[in-house]
Amino acid sequence: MDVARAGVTPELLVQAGAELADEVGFDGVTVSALARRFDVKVPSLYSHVRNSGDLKTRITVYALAELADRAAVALAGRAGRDALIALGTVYREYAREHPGRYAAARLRLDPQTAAISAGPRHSQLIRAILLGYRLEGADQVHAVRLIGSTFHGYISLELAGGFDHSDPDPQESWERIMDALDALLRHWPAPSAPEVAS
Amino acid sequence: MDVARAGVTPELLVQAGAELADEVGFDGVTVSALARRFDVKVPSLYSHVRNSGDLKTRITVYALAELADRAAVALAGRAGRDALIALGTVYREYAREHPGRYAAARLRLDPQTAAISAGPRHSQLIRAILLGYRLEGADQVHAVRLIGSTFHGYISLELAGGFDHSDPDPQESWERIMDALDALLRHWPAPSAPEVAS
DNA sequence: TCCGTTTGCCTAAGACCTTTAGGCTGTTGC
DNA sequence: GCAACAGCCTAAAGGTCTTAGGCAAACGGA
Repeated sequence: MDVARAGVTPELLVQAGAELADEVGFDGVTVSALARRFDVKVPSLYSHVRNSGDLKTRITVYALAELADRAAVALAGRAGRDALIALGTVYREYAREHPGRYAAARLRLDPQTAAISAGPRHSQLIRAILLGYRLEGADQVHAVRLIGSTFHGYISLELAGGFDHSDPDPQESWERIMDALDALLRHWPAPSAPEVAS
Repeated sequence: MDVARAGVTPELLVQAGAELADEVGFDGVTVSALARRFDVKVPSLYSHVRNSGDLKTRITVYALAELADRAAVALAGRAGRDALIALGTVYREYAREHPGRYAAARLRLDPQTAAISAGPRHSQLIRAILLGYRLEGADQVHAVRLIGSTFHGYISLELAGGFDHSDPDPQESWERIMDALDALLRHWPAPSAPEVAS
């Protein structure tokens, strides 16, 4: 019989898995669905990928890197408010364009994989923005976490339809929230109740 | 044979499903696992629940209501900064105490169910807080969305282990972020570039 | 009290998905 | 040329979801 090899590689699998995730959701990324897409029997994929979790992890790593790449490009040559808005917009548009990959990027990684992944690059980029606001030292980490939380929270709620049933356009809120974050970073408040000197 | 009836009801199922979610994650809440827990064959549960999605939806509704109840109690008698911190803390502690239910609360509901659920009560509570900051009208919705995003984003990242590999205690960042939000709400900025009058 | 109806649980069975074991066949390298 | 390997296959077992159809206990009216 004409047994032409399908030519599956882990890279192709991850690529196709990312596309599949955007179409049917990250939960819909299944070894079986991917085998169908490559017109190959299911067990064949186990030569390229350890198991289903391994596949998903790879997609997560892929999405994190792709997103970090886009963010780095968007930040080049920008500072302060421009940089803040550029970064947020990259995240938000990536999530709209690639909802499955964005969901994949939220998968919890084991510590080793997380350390090797593009995860650290993301916080690095946020730190770079904060330099433009003269935020350094201890305050910096808190601000990084605030920005990350607000970006992720807004995008996550918007994607989950959380704003579908209230009036104003999400775009308008997004812009106002960027304004608010910018104002906050320009006047970052000191701790309200300084720790007591013992 | 001693066919003692197990006495399953939808309410008991949802209750047990919520506990199961906290133990094994919301994704681990499965009709099969629940049947095991009630010592009943799997198909028996289909008399009480339409299908797996129905079960999960009910758990989501349950968690949303439970969380809204706690929030309402915490907000009683508080205003301004106190109220803001109280609400955030309720969310954060609920997520730590009941990670599965918190995850359930993020499930996307169909519009009808969402409207009937406690979802609107949550935004109502945030709006109540904003009254203490004199935030009304158009600004209010944006502030509601900011608070919701930041709370959810921070809790979600913390729960996902996003802060495990950077130094300062998440509690400290949380307090500083509450400070920052409070400061922001006290001095809510006007739009940066007002819309052009055409 | 008796009997029909409803209710709660059961077995059987089909459709998917995951994963392991083991086999066959081109391709590659010595 | 031939051995080893790579890439794909079939077979098979185990888990989950869901529907169909059956049986017996509980309930409710005459």
